[in-house]
Amino acid sequence: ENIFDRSRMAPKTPIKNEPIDLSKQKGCTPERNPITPVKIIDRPQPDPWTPTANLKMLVSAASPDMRDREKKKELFRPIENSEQSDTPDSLQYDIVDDSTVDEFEKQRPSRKQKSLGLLCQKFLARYPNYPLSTEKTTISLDEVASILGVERRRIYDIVNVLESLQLVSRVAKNQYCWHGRHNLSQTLKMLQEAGELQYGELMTSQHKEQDLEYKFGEQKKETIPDSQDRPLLEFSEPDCISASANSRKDKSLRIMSQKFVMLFLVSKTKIVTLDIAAKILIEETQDTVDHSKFKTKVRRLYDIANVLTSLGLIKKVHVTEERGRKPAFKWIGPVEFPGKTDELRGHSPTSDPLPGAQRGACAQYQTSATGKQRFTRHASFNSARPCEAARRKVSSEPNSPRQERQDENCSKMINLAAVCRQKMKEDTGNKACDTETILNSSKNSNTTLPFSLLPVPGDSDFCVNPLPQAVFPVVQADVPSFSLPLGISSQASHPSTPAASKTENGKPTLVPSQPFLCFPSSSLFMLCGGLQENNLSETLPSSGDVGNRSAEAQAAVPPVGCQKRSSHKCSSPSAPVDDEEPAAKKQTLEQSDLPLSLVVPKKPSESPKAEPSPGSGCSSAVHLQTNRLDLASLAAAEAANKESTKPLDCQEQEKQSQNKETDEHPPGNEHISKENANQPFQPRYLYVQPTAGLSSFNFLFSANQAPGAISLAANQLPSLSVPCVMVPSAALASFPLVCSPSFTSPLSPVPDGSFSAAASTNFSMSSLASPTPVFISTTAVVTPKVSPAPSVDPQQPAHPALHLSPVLTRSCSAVKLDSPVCMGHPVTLLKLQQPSSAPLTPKSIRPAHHEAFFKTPGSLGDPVAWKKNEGNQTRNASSVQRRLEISSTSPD
DNA sequence: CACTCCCGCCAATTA
DNA sequence: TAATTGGCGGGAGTG
Repeated sequence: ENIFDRSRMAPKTPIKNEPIDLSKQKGCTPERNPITPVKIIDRPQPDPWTPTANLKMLVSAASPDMRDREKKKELFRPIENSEQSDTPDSLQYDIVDDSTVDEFEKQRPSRKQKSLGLLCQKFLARYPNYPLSTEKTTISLDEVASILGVERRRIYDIVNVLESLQLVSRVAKNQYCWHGRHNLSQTLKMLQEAGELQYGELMTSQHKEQDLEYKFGEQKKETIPDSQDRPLLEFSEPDCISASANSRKDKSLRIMSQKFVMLFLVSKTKIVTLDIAAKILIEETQDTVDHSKFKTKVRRLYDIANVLTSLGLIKKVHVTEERGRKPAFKWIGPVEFPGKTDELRGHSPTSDPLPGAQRGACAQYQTSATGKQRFTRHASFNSARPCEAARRKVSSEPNSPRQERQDENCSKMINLAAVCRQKMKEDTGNKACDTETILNSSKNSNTTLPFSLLPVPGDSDFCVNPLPQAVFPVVQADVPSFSLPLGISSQASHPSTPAASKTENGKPTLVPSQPFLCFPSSSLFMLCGGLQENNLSETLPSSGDVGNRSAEAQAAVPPVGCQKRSSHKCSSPSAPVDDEEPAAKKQTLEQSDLPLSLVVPKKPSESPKAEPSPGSGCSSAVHLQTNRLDLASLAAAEAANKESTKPLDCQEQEKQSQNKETDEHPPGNEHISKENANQPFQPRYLYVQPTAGLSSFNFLFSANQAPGAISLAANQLPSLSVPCVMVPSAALASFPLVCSPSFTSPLSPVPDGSFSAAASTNFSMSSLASPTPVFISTTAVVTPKVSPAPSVDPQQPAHPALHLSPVLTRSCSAVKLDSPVCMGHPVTLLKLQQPSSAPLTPKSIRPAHHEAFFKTPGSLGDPVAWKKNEGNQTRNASSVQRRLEISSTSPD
């Protein structure tokens, strides 16, 4: 067959074929005759090995083979095969190798090898994430297709999605221009804004308003929505801007991709189930309509999801609902986007965001270059879409055009949004319910913010429950946010945070949402406490300084090690130090924290500082955090929402890192634990060790920081977000995470004077600030008692914060402090273990139950128990490092 | 059997 | 008209 194909292909694009072959071969040998046959022959030769080999060869002879081989080569080369390449002689070897490779993989060349996701990774590997602006790399579809050994059709699938995110733009006929991720954040920002307008706002508002219950009722509506969406999407700024605009129809893939992304950005939970997405995207059809249509949509979504997954923007998860588990995807990309805000926010925080963003985007785009082409393309096309016009106008006219567009879009979007929400709600609601049920609903119900605390106090166990919920809910999520209560409850449940809080005792800071930093490249992520959630805030007086703190934290976090790894990444961003803009907030964004979720952030605390760590290496990371922070701050109000989201985040995190340990290190551990109230500032970190899956990552969460430290009650704190940092383990080893608290201060001046001051102080004394090392550890280990379950319970300090990410909670089962992590100071670490990352949710959930969560000792109630734990732990470790192991977590 | 999603036909567009 | 794009859905692979 293969042969046949070739023949076929040849006619069409002989050139292509040859090139391909060449390229492939090329690797091996510079050149041979372009003729493929020879090559083929060569390859076959290797066959001798085994009968099967022969078969393989034959089969492979055809293009498919080539593909595989190349793929393999690429994949492996760097690692294993590097040597191969080059010489002609090598060819044979290569072949051989390939064959060997084949054995490995090839045997199952299965689809996985050919998957779009894999293909996309290869594709992406060819281009730098952050290409120099000066250079523009052009992508030749034919070339790429040949090199990757796939049909061009596949490349279109990838490119279309990338184009929707503006990672590439079409320049000409077979040519695309690679932009890399420089504009990704802006693009996402725009999408988010657009999404918010359309879906988001509605969603949020609705969500909030509606309770879970409502959800149910409303679910139906979903279907109703109108169809227009698509167009909407298109319009979505990005598209417009980008040029995606479509020409023909609507290029559904592009549009769908954008819409899909928007859903994530708008979703509090950051989790979107396939069916919901499909429904929303189907627009009109909605419900019933063709089942076939739905199926087709789903297929497309998988295509898109595969690409987005390769980009590291989403990951697959499963949401468990009443009916059963549903496939879903969680957004793991950046939530906030730094730059953008300025303009937007500046104008009017909420109202205008989009416009601003769009503008910005537009500007950028234009600048970026490609614009022309795009335009050309679009232009023809656009007619239909307002977008272009809007765009154009935008440049000239600030608002009106946009608005128009927006309006239109909005309406559409709204519909969609409504639908989505409904769906989501339903889902979430269900989920929530489910989860809750699972957990025990008992607590949930009311406790909204506070409750977080409530539960906590009670038992450590309860915490556990919550967690699970949280987790799930998260998944389900989105909805939750609306209903604060739910969210809260869920949040509360999240142990992780609580745990942190607990340890600290106080406080607080930890808990809240944290902003985190991501270091792209490497495995490191920093989380900064964001603090979004306000809920807690009540208790906490704090203000929000979170942002500052986060920033600081960010800086600090990435210590050297991090830097190293991330180094490349670092470069990109830049900057932002800035700010935290408090202003910005965007709702959704905060959620972005999700990723952090582990941490859970909820509250807004802010601590001024974050982390001590000196080196921060990556600016980029910083940026992220900052962004988040900003969000967080903004969010504060929204905390509730966030909460809901958080859970999700948690999940994600969990997934990502199954194991985690969190540490907190406050600068001075002690303080934290000890006094809770005190200053939240202290930076804390949670360190997550990499476990299985994540081996490479370490997470640090900063716990602290609540600026408000002063007043913050411990309890409140819990809610706070915790900043986290992920550091490569290696890095950790080398460093004491501990970070010093110190840094921060400079960075972020905290708004709040008081706490800032405090913070600063703390920094200086690292230890001071943090009271004691808090451990949040989960109970399990630590806890003396409660923990019966394997799962740990974290003790959560009572902090209501529970929200913490479910993940944590679950994972937390055993918490240990690791000394390594802590190194410097006594810090508390939480360790989460998770078995497998991926599957998290469902599975995790179970565990979660058992597991312990963190409790917040301090806040809640009883502290006694907590205290014990804490005391023990902390004391034990005295110095700090202790591990909490979650034995039980294992469920996973 | 359900979930994924690869594959490639073939229509819409473009050159 | 030929080539490029890309919608679409059959149906295979996987669990």
